[in-house]
Amino acid sequence: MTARRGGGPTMHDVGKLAQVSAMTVSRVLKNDPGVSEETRERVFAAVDRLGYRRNETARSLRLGGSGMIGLVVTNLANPFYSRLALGVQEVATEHGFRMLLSNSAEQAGREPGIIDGLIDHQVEGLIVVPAGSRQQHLAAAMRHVPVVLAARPPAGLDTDCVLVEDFHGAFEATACLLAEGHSRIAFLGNPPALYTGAERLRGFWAAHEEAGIEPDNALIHQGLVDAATAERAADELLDRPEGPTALFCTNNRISQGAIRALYKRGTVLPLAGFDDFDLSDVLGLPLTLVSYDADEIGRQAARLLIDRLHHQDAEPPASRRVTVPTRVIRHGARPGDHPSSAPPPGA
Amino acid sequence: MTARRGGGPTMHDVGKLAQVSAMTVSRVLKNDPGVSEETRERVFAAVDRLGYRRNETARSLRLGGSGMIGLVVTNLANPFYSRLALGVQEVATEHGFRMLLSNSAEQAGREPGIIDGLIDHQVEGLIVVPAGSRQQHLAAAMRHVPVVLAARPPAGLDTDCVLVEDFHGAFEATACLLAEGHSRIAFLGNPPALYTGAERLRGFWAAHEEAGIEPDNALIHQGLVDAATAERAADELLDRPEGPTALFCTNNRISQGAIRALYKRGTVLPLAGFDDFDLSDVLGLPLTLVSYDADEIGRQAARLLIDRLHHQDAEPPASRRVTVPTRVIRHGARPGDHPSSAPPPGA
DNA sequence: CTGTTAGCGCATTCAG
DNA sequence: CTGAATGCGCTAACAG
Repeated sequence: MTARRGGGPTMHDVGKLAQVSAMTVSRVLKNDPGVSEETRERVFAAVDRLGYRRNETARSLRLGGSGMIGLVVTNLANPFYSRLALGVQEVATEHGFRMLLSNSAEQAGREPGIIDGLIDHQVEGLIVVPAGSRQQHLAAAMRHVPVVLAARPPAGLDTDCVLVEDFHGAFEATACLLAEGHSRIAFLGNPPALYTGAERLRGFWAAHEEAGIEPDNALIHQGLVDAATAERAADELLDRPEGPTALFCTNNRISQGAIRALYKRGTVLPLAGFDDFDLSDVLGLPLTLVSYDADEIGRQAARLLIDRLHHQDAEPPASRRVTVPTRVIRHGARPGDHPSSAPPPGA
Repeated sequence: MTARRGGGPTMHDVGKLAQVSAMTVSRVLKNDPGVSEETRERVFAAVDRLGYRRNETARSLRLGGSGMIGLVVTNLANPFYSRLALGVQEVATEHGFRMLLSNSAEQAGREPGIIDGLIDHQVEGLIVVPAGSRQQHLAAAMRHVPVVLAARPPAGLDTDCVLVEDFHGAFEATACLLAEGHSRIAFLGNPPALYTGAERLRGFWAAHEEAGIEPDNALIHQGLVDAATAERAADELLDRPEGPTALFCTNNRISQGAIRALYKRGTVLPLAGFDDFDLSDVLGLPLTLVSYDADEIGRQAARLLIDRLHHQDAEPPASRRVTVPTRVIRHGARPGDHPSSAPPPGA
């Protein structure tokens, strides 16, 4: 019963049934005004009867544009990237584009192949969260279609990107802890080869300088890639005699690993970190989280890309850099042992 | 510098440069053995020099298969669905298919249009998590391509599906609470029009019958759609003088809403629910969670679909129903006020 | 081992 | 208002 490869009805079939040429069918489906109401109805009737659907593949070939944009993220299971994807899809849909999504699974080596595949499928543009720090394959991709980077800036590439206020967010959150009198704050960070890692460390450091406090290098632990490695790093730091009095984590997974380490040993320590996450408000921990709208990163990236797609004939404008703002969210510690009844303080 | 619509080099261009016909280029790129090593190298050189990429759109048109399958989920921001999507992509990639992903945003009304669009783009098959209970549009889609349902069963449709052990999981988790002596367990459920909602209530109810306990209808609250509505429902239940002594929640978002309600009033109540979630182990609440591998749902669905794609010529086999197993995870309450040092009990 | 012919389904261009 | 011819980029099928 199901149609087979190359088996569905074509415009010719519809035309035959409606007693017109394929050309007229094409016009009707395109809402071309130059068709009589009468034939128009006959065509629609035939379309319905056959369950005809226009072949967008053939249409793309003829028109020279697929109507698709590609999105490459590093980890769709991370809510950050799934929100970003939703933002991209929202704007893409508004502008009549479909989104072709691929996940690089944080393996930088897979990214070039993924991108080549998307280009082969005639995406008209790409939004990429680069998995690694080498970007020559992106330069190659730009020979075919416009590329917009998300969450990480171009390195040796001239193209648009959408970033979070990494430095500023890290600065602010760290400053909160420092203002409360903490001077031994541990830094749990992702690999510094990643832009976000480096930039957030810079903010952490700058906040210390501004407060006239020298960060202790022994408390800085970079290169963490997931909650498990973060948990081990936090374990190690917390076991020291001269341990930290507060923690700073550069992303949601690292925060979660650190929280698990704290929970295991029954320690309550103020924790600051990038990315808000589900249930952060009910952990009963003093949290200072740098929050931002991940959907908005996707929306902005899609807007930059589609804008370029609409002005492809013109001289390409200078590359743009858009920044999505952060704001600090604070959650209080659980008031008592079993909290009595008061909601946690803080905004 | 970037290539424009219909602007990239074609096989003819490559052929001209390599001094062969387009046909030979096609053969080289397809790894056809019948080409001399010499010309093969010339062709590859020309490909490199031009940055040539084969046009998969044209190829699809000619070959009659796009190499794409469509996935429609209801809410990509829910980790359940993003994991499912990763599972689909994993298997799809193994078999040389790409995944075209769309999000229906839980709006059943958008689903038909989304599916039509995917069919227009020549997906060879569809995996759908139906947003609503009406499925005629899926019957229409099946006229074009095979359709596999995920997480929800077909209603009046003859097709494959992959389900979770909804009944069994709900039964087991409820039985745990009952075995601990709870007889007033509140049920916080999604709309019963959804299969999962109905089935999980059935499991909840059956566990009560098995234990010889009559569930209190006043404690059953269905129709919850997100964490916020669940929180309000839990608020209402917990404020009653004759409130529940434990809660059962039918999915992760409802659990999170209920947990927030508990936290607000400083109440510690055993909570059972479907779906494990991040940090469930560090909340210090007695949790009984029905966990399962969401990726596996996606993998199985993709396998069923691709299996059908590979046997399209043959008589279509009877529709299959695959079930993904659940297991119950238990987390203990936080030992003391500030936990001293013992990790929480439970597996 | 390589080239020529023809056509996948559609839409632009030009005739009527 | 409608139709016929032509070609988008690619590849089976058939020459040579």
